[in-house]
Amino acid sequence: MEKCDKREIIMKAALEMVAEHGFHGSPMAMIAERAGVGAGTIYRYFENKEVLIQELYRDLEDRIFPVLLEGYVPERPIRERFLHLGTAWLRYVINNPLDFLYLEQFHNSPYGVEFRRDKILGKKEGCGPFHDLFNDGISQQVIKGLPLVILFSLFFGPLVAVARDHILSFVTLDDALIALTVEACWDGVKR
Amino acid sequence: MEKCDKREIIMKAALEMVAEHGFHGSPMAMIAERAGVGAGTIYRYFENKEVLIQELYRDLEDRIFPVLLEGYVPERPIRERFLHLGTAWLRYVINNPLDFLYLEQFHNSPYGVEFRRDKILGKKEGCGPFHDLFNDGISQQVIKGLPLVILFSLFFGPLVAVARDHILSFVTLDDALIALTVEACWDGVKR
DNA sequence: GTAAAAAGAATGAACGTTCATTCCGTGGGG
DNA sequence: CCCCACGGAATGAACGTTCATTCTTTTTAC
Repeated sequence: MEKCDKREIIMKAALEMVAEHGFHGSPMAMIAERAGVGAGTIYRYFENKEVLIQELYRDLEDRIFPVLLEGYVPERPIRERFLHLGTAWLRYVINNPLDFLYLEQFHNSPYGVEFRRDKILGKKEGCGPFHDLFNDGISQQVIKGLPLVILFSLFFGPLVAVARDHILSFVTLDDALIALTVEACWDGVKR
Repeated sequence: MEKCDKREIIMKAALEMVAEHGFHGSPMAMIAERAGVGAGTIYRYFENKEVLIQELYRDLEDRIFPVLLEGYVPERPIRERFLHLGTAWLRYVINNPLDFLYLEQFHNSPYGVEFRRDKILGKKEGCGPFHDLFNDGISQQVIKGLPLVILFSLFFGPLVAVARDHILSFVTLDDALIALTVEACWDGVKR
């Protein structure tokens, strides 16, 4: 039978549960119930809960990166590339709120911190386009000469925050507001 | 015997545990052990774990606000006030990393979300000075004419992010870097 | 082609562990 | 002698995980 089918159903159920209730509010029994499978079935596809959580994250990254790079032209000016990536990211998470909420849960967990530590210190190069973009900007002197990590925070800190506010209905972001917000982020990093 | 003394010891232990291991990594038994009291003793001072968590948060807010307002002059120019509050906030959380980590845990929990919803929609006016500052800035046309919530995110989103990076040792913020970062945040909100 | 047999998938009750909370015996101050 | 703050064992609920069993599909034998 379709092994992949059931595996994906479980992943979708887990994503929804975790996004809405957090890791600790998502018992395996409930994930199984939502997926319409037996509790034990999950363990045919995932070694344990931690593996399920990590695979879900990897899956999410693989889905998001291509979307961000759609229409991205590395030859264009720095500013334009920033606006493109910022806008694309904001659009994606607004249209896929469960993905965003899951990413937030992951990043604010011990797994997420360790993951980032590996990326930053181990030079895992996971965020390829961003890394290049910031470095280009620094060497061309069009963005501030600050450590990469800080530039990252200056640009994505606000984006994450407004995305959360939108998804929690504290504000409603339309196309105009998205554009203004991303431009404001650019103002923060540009020299 | 000193009731208040023991109460504070318990709160300190809980703060440390939660900051380091999160709510779900901080069983009451361990908090008790760290505080050097019996598990049951905690319940003489706090009705249950949730109450302990919430009181800890309130306590933290009461400690932070006065520090931010130290030397704050509402009559000074908008820009100067922004830099003052941003710098004071960043300094505080860097010098009190456990407080920061606790706040993060709280904000990323269901309690925290509900709390913010009350504040924003119910006009609880919790963040007095910030509220006034942003409104002054808008009416004086020195900051961007965006919704308050977005301005908040533009200014504090990066600050939270760099504070986390500093505390996790992904970057080391000295006085110079703090000043540059806060100014960059200002660049994001200023018109 | 069909029936029997083997293999593979799926199940959910049961297990051991961990947690928040309660309960009760103890000991020191009034 | 009494009171009550205290400690920590006891309690029961909830969790992740396991496993004996059932159901489904595939293979084999004739």
